Amino acid sequence: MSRSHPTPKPSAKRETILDAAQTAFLEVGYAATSMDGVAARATVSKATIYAHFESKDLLFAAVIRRRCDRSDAFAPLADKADARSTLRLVGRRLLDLLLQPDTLAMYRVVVAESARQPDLARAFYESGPGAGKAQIAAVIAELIQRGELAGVEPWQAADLFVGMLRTDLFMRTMLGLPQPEGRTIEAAVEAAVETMVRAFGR
Amino acid sequence: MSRSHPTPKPSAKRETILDAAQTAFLEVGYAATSMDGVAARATVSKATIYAHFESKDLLFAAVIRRRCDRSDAFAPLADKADARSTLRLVGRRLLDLLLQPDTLAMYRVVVAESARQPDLARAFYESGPGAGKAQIAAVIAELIQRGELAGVEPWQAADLFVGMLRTDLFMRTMLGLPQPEGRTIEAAVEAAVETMVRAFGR
DNA sequence: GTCTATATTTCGATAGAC
DNA sequence: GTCTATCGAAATATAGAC
Repeated sequence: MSRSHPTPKPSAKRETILDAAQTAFLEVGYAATSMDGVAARATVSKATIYAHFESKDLLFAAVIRRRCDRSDAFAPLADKADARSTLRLVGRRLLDLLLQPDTLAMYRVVVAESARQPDLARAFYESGPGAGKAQIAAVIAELIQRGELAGVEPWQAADLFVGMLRTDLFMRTMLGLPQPEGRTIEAAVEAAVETMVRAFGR
Repeated sequence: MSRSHPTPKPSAKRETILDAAQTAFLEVGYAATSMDGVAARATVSKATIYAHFESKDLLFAAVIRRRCDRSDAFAPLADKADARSTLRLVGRRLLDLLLQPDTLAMYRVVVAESARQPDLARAFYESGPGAGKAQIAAVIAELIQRGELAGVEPWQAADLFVGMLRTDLFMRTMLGLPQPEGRTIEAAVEAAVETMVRAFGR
């Protein structure tokens, strides 16, 4: 994503620390992660961590920023398919990504710290939900241009489509609740796609 | 909602403590809230808090549970309206509720602690998103019965509708990001309703 | 840069008087 | 039940040797 933050030279040890910190932060959250714990995980002394990162806050920020910068774009679409199969593919990819344990952990921890670190919340939004929405809007814009969809503005349609994907299944999974039988990813994608096609298909 | 937990007798002091704790937990989160801080806010000594609540964890749980139990149901609908205006009303109510500062704070703090306190996550889901979805499903079921909507199962439709309401606007507000111009609550509700009617209207 | 050892603070929880 | 005073643990951050 954006290269707006000065990237410190990546040394081997620095990356080791960041890896250990990421594991800890995503697993147990910001507050429950101790610098001692990170040091132990990285097999490094605590003083070494402070040689690389000014404070726990900034270590946390570095972890989140690194992950945001890395977040891969969707692979380009094998184009020229109809609306239904295109949306099915895109929706499936997005929901798969959203439900990955790491993605959920990231969501939880950023949400938790968003009030304390507003800059991080913005970076997360832009590289995560924001970027995803932009890409889906682009796909939908093309579908509209090809006459496969009509009657909506691309960004609006993307918003609605993403919303229909991030439903109960997402909420329950994020909260760590058991999944009701039969509410599979496939079914959720299918319902969202079908609704889009019924509402805006030609 | 469910009366499954034994409710301790509400004394005046107990409520004072719970109020102070709620303010603190919702404002700065679980970890950043200190028992000293709660005591000061409640103008009570820390020992008094521990006379009423065994630990910080249980105090937190009591705060969340009390709020869950209180969460009001939607008022019954002034019935016999068509699908569009019914959904508009329900959608507006839900989105207003979702975007209230207290609701968002509750969401943030429960999400943050869900891994550490799974029981709370379940209680929150059931009295919040779960209950809301059930009520909206009931409304939709009636619309289907009256022939205003067709082609979906009520629970599925409720899931899709709620999803379309909880979109970018919700995400950005929850993360504390500034709102882009013109993306109002009304516009969000309108888009979701219009999509429902186009997809499933008679 | 990296380590060991430690300073300092903060916080959850309790003892004991009333 | 409520208070004052305090304990003990844990955690952030640093000093100083190598």
